[in-house]
Amino acid sequence: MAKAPTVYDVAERAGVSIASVSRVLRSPDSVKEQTRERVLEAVRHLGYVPSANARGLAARRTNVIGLFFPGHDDVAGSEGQLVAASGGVTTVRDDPTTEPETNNFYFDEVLRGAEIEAWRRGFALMVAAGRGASREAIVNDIAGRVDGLAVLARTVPDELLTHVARRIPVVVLAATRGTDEFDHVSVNNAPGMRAMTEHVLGAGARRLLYIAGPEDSPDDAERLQGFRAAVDGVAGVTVELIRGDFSRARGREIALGIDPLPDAIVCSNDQTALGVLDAMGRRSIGVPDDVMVTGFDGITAGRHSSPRLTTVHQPMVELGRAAIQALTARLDDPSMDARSLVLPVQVVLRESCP
Amino acid sequence: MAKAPTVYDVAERAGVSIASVSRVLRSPDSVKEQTRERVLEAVRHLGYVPSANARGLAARRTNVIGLFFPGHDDVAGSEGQLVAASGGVTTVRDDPTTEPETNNFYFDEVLRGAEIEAWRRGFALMVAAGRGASREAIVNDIAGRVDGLAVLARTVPDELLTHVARRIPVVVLAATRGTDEFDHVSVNNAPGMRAMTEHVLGAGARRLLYIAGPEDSPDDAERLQGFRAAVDGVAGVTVELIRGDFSRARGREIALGIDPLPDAIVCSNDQTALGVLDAMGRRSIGVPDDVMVTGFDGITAGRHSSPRLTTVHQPMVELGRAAIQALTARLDDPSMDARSLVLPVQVVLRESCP
DNA sequence: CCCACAACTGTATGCGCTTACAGTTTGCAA
DNA sequence: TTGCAAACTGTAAGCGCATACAGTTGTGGG
Repeated sequence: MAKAPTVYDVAERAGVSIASVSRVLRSPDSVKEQTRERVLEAVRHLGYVPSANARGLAARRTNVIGLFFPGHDDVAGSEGQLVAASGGVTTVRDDPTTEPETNNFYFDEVLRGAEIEAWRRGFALMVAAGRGASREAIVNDIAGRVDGLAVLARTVPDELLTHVARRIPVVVLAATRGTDEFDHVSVNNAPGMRAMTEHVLGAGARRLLYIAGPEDSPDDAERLQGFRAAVDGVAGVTVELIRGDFSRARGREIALGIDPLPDAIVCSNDQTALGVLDAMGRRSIGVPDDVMVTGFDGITAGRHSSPRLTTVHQPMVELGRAAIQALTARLDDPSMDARSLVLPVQVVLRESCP
Repeated sequence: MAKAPTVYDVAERAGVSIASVSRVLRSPDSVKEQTRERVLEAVRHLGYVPSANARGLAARRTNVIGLFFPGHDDVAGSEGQLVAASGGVTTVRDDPTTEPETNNFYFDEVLRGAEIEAWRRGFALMVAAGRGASREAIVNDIAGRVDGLAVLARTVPDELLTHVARRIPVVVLAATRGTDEFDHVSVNNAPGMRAMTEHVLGAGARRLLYIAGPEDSPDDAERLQGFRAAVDGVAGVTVELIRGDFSRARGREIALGIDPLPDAIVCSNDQTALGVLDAMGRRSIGVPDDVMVTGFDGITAGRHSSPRLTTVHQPMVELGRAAIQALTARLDDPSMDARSLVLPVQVVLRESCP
């Protein structure tokens, strides 16, 4: 890495001007074959890789899209420096009760979708996760690096977004549009939960427990609304609501303490529902015979639990893709009206509430 | 987004030179308080976000690190354009046998680790996944955008890496060092599998089935080597080897056809082992009583299977972090000798092979 | 009140590329 | 041959910022 070669080096070796080098790389057909060959030879010989910075500066676009989501704030143990010492094998017996939980499946999938769509459209993808206080700096930083930014709802104050949006288009994920000026992409939370709940009622459940997520989640709020719409006014239905935090551990904890048992436990996400299943297993309570359980999200783990989890599947990969599409659409036509795209969901019936 | 403001705009509004604007942003202390305030006011007022391209060009570094890994090549259904129509809820009954599998947990974790460490060290993270043929173009593209590149083993031809490495440092993940000049970060595959296998033997198993991964996986090769080291020369042990592909589906398929049953099935990754557990469940064969099952990776799903999966846990998040650390170390001192870091693994005993 | 020096600010240059425009070559009809 | 359009190539001007260096202002000592 003595000194990265530049267009000038390539041009010199190929005996052409830097404009020709640039042309060979950008629009090969506009250059005579013979010249092109000489340039490409020089590129290979010198190990030339064009600087995206210079390119971006000259072309006034980076061809990068940013994705910002709430982060694993500061992960335990992430402080340390890794020792350089190599190898080692230890053995532990894993007690089911010790459980460092990571439940970012949701973001992983969104990210996957975004990654796919971004590259398909010729954009690179930059990811950033929100660390509490430094969030503002990070968002600003990333905003300077990209042509467009997709942000997960509620992770960034509107004021910051507005600031950033003066420079690049911003699309907000997983929140329906309020009064802001951004494009939005979300899923059909309320109708999905409503349909799920109606299925539960249809299966004969009358005494329902609803385990909600954190109060500041707009997704959760919409799901709760859908749940209420389903139960409201239905004769003979009683409802209890407990607030969880979307985690498996909390779901389990709540379910371990439930007494008497309701007919059905409707959870506002899958992780919570899986925790409930764990608890029922431990309490030797039959699902769905003694109590039905449902989730929301459609994470892979729900297909492999026992019993398998009935849930509302939301298209997470599609969500990521849609975000990129919304962004590129706006880049193509900045004057477009702000749009709000709501993706369909699917009630998936499995054994936990057949 | 009429026209993004630049340093010049900010300087003009604040009544200072562009150098002062730059200073306020880069080293605030070198500017008189009063001036600083004026500049910051202008920044806020104009919605100024500095261009990372210009900054990178001038400073000769991007402060971005790239992560390249094998991709979900072309995902089914990813061709379509999303309809702009909103909403919708459908219901399906999910048959356990239909199963679109996504098993990138591994990469998700590595990515998480890399993301954390990169931002901690003041770098942004750019991710790219390998699409078959366009791989070369993608790697070249991303190489022009970053200060350093982490690449998952075997996903990129050495020749390409060498080309790229002339411009920026490259670290290869999950493969021990061969004769190349790159830094490497990997995990202790062979000793880990050896220890796992010895545990299996210690539990009394004598007829073993080993389900390997794809032939081109260096990780898999090392694990197999560890397995062989453990069984070699142990009296009375018989071994059969079947090659899988690291997928859950393939693991299940293989396990459904096994007859007669061995004492233990040692799998070279968790997904495969989970597939084996699925199959045993369906065949009503008791695990670990009738057959023991072990995996390798330590993915979350293994903690929630039934029975819970005994496995060798590899520190995937740490792997990602270590990659970034290796990269930044080399950026700090490019003349350093190529290093190879091997991370420790942990045999985790759970019910599938206690 | 002057001067040396510190603290601060401005000027000017270049980072590596794209691209409008001007200049040169080529092919071919006249 | 000559002339001219088409095809190609070169020249030069930025893109928005960082920073070396020069210039300006402010401070305290003499």
